[in-house]
Amino acid sequence: MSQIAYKHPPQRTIARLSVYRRILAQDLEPSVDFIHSHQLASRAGVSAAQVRRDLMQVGCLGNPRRGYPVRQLLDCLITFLSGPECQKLVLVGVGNLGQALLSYFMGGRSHLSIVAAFDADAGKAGRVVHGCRCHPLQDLKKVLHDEQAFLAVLCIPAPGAQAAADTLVEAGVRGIVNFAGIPLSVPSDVYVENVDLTTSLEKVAFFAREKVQTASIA
Amino acid sequence: MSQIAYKHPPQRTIARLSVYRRILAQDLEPSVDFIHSHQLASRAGVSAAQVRRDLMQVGCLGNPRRGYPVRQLLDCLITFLSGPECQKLVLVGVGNLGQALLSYFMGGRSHLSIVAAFDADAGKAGRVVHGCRCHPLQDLKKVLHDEQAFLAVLCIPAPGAQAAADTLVEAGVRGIVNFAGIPLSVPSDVYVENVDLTTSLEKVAFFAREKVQTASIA
DNA sequence: GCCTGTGAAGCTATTCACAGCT
DNA sequence: AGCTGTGAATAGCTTCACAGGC
Repeated sequence: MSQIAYKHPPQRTIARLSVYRRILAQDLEPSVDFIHSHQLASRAGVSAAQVRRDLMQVGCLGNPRRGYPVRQLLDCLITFLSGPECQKLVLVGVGNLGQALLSYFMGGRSHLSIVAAFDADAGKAGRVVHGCRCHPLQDLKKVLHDEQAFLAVLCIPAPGAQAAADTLVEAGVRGIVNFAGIPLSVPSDVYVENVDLTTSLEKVAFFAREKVQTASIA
Repeated sequence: MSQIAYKHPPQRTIARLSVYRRILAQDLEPSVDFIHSHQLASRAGVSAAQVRRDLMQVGCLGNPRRGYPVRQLLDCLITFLSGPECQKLVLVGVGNLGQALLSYFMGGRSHLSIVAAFDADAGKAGRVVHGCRCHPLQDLKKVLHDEQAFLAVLCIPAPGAQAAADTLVEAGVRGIVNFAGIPLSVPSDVYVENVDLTTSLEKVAFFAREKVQTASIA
């Protein structure tokens, strides 16, 4: 037990902070120096109270008259979310989805950058996809070590996912975005974020139907 | 206010039910007739109590000695999640991500099926991508009506997303999976499921760093 | 007057724990 | 003995509401 109980930030808060950051960085005219919680809220699609509560976590204070200083808030968010240095990622599985993710993430983003891709198919090794070099899976440990990358995006089909995750963990990876659609078993000090595309579709199918029903009840 | 307060199922529960369904349908040897909550739990990466609580929602009862009847449970889940009939979807935005999603979803899935794709780029109209016909955006309303499709997957870049959503809503869509990375403004009777790839990456970047820190504190 | 920061209340979701069944 | 179904307790997250500042 530590002296001062460390209160880690809610998952949802981190997700929203990521949205706020993008709004501040991209959607805002450069002439805007200050922004109010309700302005940020309406752009992010959440409540003003939620924005203020979330920003408490990052410790950047607003001014009751003018709101939050945009430039300073953005710096706080970047440091808070990604740390002072650029975080390096690797992508495992250069199939249809993997290639789409490469095209999606290879542009810009100074604080998060995909530095290498891997595929079990030896035919893909050596190719450069959307500006990212593709390596054979066997080189994973070596490349991760050389690049000092500790985060991975896993987008290979379910059957091979656990084995790939094991290799990643063994190579020192601390966090995985898992697109495989099955849960991964990893040590408790490795963070896994599951993105399940099938589930997203099924949720929409369910709640869209449900809305129609509840609308007719109410 | 309705006579009996309708208690709608938790979002998280629906997401997990979708996972249970896939486990039952795909990962299970056909010889297995009954399954216990703790078995399903370990395959899905959740607790046994969670599984039992979730299954209360669908109303399929288990037997204390043998567990849940697999075949019957699967039928309950399918009916509960997607309804008795196949749900049709359309996909808007046949870019890198859109094509990857088409290849991901065009195989099988009897209860959810993508019946058409749309793109603003007229050059893509008429092409067949991963077995799915691509139409110009202007035909959206017509095709949706002809196909009787009420669900959409939106994967076009942020700038055009809201306009596309408006068109979808006008064409009678009841649910949208939104990959655009910005919140959509839609009527309250339309359900939107946001899938934010950038946020997923940033969450991993954050919590992976945090785990390292908390590990050294504890 | 309108804003921020935040305790307190309210709501949602998960885990505990145990009665009842086989 | 070991499982299910479920009330009760707990944990996690969001909204309310208001004191304090500009």
